[in-house]
Amino acid sequence: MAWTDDRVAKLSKLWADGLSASQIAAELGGVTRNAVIGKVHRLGLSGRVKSNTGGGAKPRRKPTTTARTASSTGTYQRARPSTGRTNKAKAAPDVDGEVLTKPVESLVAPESKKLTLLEITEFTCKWPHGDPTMPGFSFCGHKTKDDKPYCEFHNKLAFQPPSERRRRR
DNA sequence: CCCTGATTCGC
DNA sequence: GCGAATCAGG
Repeated sequence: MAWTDDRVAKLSKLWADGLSASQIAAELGGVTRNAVIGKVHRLGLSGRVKSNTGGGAKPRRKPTTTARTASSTGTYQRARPSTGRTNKAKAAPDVDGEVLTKPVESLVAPESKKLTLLEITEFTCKWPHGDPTMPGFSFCGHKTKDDKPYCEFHNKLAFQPPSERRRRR
């Protein structure tokens, strides 16, 4: 993806607007935040006095270039360490409309046995009832499901909503 | 661990 | 010129 005047203009605008590199990258599409930062530097508008969102500018230094120059076999392949989150370098048209309905099961909660902190064991559901700081606080107390900390019912409530990670706007 | 920008350097 | 890899800090 080439840096057309159009895209550069938008980049400049967004950057001046204080948006983070990743946000700009997502906005432009087809580029990674690295590309954005690289371009910003090349354009010479890196050192912004603007309030930095997160990381600020720090003294940089480079120890050895050996790490990235590892081409022992001759075929130097740039591999991304899986330690990083998946990159969305390939376009990202924000498509909305997906409405996932998560009724969280229409089950009825079982009556609580109201166990106190001293009464619970590895086999009793530890789903809390009430405010832990208040006197009357208790736990569900039903027998747990497998090695889970909760009973079958509360277990469903506990590990459920894989809410889609959304980029902050 | 998530994020941020900064830098280096092979292409 | 471009941007992935890497770094360094919050």
